[in-house]
Amino acid sequence: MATIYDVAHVAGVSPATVSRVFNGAKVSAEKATAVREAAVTLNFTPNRAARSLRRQSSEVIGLVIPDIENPYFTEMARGVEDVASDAGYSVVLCNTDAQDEKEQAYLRIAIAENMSGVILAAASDGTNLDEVLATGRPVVAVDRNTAHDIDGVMMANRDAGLAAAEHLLRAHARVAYIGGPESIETSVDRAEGWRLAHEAAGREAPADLMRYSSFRVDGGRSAMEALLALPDPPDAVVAGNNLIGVGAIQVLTERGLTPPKVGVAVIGGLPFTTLSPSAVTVVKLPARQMGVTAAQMLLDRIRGDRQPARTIVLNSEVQAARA
Amino acid sequence: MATIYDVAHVAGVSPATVSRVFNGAKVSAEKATAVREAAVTLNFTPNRAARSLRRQSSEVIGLVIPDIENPYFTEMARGVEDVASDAGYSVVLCNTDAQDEKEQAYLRIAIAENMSGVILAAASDGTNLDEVLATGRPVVAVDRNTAHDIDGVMMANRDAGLAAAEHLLRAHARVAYIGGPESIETSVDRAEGWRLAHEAAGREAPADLMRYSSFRVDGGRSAMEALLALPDPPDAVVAGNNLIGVGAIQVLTERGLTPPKVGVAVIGGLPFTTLSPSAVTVVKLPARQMGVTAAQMLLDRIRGDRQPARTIVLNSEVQAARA
DNA sequence: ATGAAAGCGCTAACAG
DNA sequence: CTGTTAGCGCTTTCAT
Repeated sequence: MATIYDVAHVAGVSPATVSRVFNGAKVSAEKATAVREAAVTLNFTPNRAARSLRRQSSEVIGLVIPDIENPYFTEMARGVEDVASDAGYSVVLCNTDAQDEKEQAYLRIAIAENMSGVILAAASDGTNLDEVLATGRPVVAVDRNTAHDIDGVMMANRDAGLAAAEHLLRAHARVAYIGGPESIETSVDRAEGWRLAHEAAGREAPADLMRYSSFRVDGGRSAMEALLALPDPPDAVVAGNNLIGVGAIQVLTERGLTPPKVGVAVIGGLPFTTLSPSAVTVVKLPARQMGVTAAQMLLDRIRGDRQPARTIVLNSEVQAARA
Repeated sequence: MATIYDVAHVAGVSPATVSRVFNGAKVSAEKATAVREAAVTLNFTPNRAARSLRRQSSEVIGLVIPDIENPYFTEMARGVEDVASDAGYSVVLCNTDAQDEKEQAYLRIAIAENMSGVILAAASDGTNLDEVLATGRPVVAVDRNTAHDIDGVMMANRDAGLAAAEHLLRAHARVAYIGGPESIETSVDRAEGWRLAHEAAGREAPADLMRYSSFRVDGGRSAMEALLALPDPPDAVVAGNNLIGVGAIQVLTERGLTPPKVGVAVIGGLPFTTLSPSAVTVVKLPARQMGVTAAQMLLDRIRGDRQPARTIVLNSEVQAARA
């Protein structure tokens, strides 16, 4: 690749001037044109490694998520990317598989690559951000809180759990809840909503119908199977996220209990569903919006915003099954 | 962050020795330990920008795909990532939205960031790789061919189309085909399989039932709607990819024509399906395997493999609906 | 407004 | 085996 020196030579100016042209500093019109022409002929692109080394930062932001195969996170990623690329930043997507070590490794890479900042959906509540934060890089938490005092964009998880359960309680006697891992606050908050809905209805939340599993399809499947094997099985279920919903519905369908025969409410959009929209209650989470908001907050910080850390909470929207 | 000089100072050696320790060159045992200890105390991570600038390459590979929200590509991405991270490489995921300009921009970034190589699912048949290839970086094409003489991993698209149509032709009179954009070879090849299946069955492929749309859910929806509006509508349909399948099935379900009332065969796994597995024929494409293979080929090239370009074709596997 | 020169942190000759 | 040294390509004072 051509360097800034080649361009300078062809344009008959100094390397510094070339740099100025590419960074919007004051340069006389003629020289600027000469430089631009030379750049085009030589097919010049500034070397980012060199720029990043010199400036101690790069126009790259890291997006660290636990499951790249979950449409909830890819939708969020699109939101991040749209905002970031408008601002001239590229996004590096890192998949941690919900493993703390992988997450730690990517966080180190973010530092070593001089990334400008990180948007993080933490693998667990124990995520340690000390190293990144010590370098002064901003980090925005999305979807899941961390133990650090940083900006965040969260869903109204308790409300979502409450809304989901509330809808089912209108027509069902025994409403179960299947959540993700108990180690993730999101799971617990949504369960709390489910419990509160029972309370609000003057009923008691059936403790035997509450299960923590994983935020994946197989988690939903096994929990649903266990629930159906109960002596007194549920006649409705709140799925703690989109994939759990898919797993639960799969099991129900296989047993001829296709919703709405058994009531189902899913927290999070059902990805690529082929179900009739009237069969299942969906508590939609604005995933894309979460990404957009997080990216904006991060860019603000990168640009020097020093206000105290904020947490923004996004509300969900209920699309009820026709009872 | 600590630099190699800080570590050298603390360990009482030269910077070069520190570098050697971190790059596996021969260093005496004592000095090596001293360096490692110093590195730990100082919390040292090598600066990748500097390393990359010096070495003119980085342990990063670019993965450029047209639609990050399509599970087919995320599954492939997982395959790439697993292989790459085992080899100490990180993967930068770039989403082109099937737009040529975005693709071009990311390809330039790959050069500017000194990435070691690129795995590319091209946005269109017109993708221009001249610049990247001129820098000597290896590029492996996945899923979609390019006009360049490079390694590739493809699906057996014609066979997949043929298998899908063949299954439907056993029990159906009018079998439609909905593909992606005609500008993508994949679409055309799968359509050709659909045509050949008719031929093999001694029937004529119904030209009025063949549609090109987009590889997205809405593409499947609108094509399916158009097909159903025909005076003589199909009684079965081959969906050219997973998302088209979802869209088509959605439309059928909404009209009470839930499969297998109308026969459906989908090329590519149905993502997160809640349908009974017996209702739809699925021609499974080994997406993860494609990613694994592509990553291995790319790493071979990065390590200096100079053999002529190869194309590997992966076969699909049919999971028939119970007729 | 422009150029000369220093240096970001690392690696790879080259000596020793 | 180890240290010294010269850049990789860019940005940024500091002079002019």
